[in-house]
Amino acid sequence: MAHKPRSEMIAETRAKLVAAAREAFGRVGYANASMDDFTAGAGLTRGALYHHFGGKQGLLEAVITQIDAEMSARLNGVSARFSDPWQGFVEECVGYIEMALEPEIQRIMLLDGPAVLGNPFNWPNQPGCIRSLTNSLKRLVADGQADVADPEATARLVSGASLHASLWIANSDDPEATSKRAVAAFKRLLEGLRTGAPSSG
Amino acid sequence: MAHKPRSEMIAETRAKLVAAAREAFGRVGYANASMDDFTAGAGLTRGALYHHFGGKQGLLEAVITQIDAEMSARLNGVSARFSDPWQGFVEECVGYIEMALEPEIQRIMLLDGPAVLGNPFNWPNQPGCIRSLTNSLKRLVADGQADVADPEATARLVSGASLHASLWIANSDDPEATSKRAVAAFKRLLEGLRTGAPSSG
DNA sequence: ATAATTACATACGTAACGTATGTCAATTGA
DNA sequence: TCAATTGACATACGTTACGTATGTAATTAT
Repeated sequence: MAHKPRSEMIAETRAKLVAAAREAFGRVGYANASMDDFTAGAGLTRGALYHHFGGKQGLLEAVITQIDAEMSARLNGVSARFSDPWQGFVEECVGYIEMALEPEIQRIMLLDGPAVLGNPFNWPNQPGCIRSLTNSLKRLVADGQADVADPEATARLVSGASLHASLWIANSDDPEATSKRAVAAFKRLLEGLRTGAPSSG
Repeated sequence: MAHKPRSEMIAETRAKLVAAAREAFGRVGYANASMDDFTAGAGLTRGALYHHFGGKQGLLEAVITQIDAEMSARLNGVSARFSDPWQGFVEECVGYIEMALEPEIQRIMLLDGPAVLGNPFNWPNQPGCIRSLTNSLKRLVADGQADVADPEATARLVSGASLHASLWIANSDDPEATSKRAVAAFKRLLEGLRTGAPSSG
């Protein structure tokens, strides 16, 4: 049987480590994930980990980069499904909330990531999600549909509200009901950014 | 010299531990704070810590309870200084942002706290800040100044936006400038919740 | 006065991290 | 083609720091 090329083997090793770490971080949290354990689970040792990622933090960065890229892709997919730009924007935000309800994303991207790596906005690709929101907002402003002076700043606020909404929902006694409340309040909040804001109704 | 009463000594021990832990957690972060180190700094050992707080997490909870109470008090003070209810609400939110700029609050309440203890909304008194915002919103709704169907949900979103604004500001290259942008965008966001929302201007 | 509980300190075992080093394959250069 | 070097890991080691178990002196209860 022919051996695989060297570069491919290395890529596999890296991918295996990232996958194993992602699973462990998501399941038990960064602090409780033993490097010896999950590297062994991937058929490797800590030696490989230190070689490729420099340490536990480096692996976390790699995991976060991977997840963030997936989130960006999903968000772009959501907003693209709506012909009405405003509705696309709103659903993109709601999609943000829904994604953050997944335990893995919550644990890694919202809790451990910021605590270990510091501010999420400095992360490699977290800007991905922010940029997606920012671009959507810019388009709305250009179309005259949103009255926002600083789309990027607004996008960051909106993102913060979304993330915390997710934490609230996920930790509530009745996630279903809480989710409805959060999304409703969130839509109302966004409605206030609209040009002709028909706030009273 | 007369000895202090027993209960007072115990209270002092607890207070010393909380103070030492608060300083250490705020300075180097929860994970990097050695219990041996900061208990020794308080003239005690880990024995006292385990006796009073059950462990490292218990101490963190105590620290967070203390900080949260302080934050609540400060927030109440801010909103009370304004005669116009709407302005009071806005400034309360801005005060929230400004408090979260302090490194200790950011590190303990925004980063380590959620990562170690889980969702902040389950914390002992974090509801303090949320409740403060919720009450302000309810009053505005009652006065007909805000058009918000679910004050609590809205308060949580607003709080999330505030907290993330703080993280953004604190980690930006130019905190001064970023702060102005964030606060401006934040005020615009709140403006959208007003009854007669004069969004275009 | 003695028993029991409280408020700590001390001692111990262990898990986990980072580093330093070792090894073997693959690549490069002559 | 063969030696030298680099790269990709594994192994071994020392240290830190945590939790627990135990010890002890002072207080409280009986």
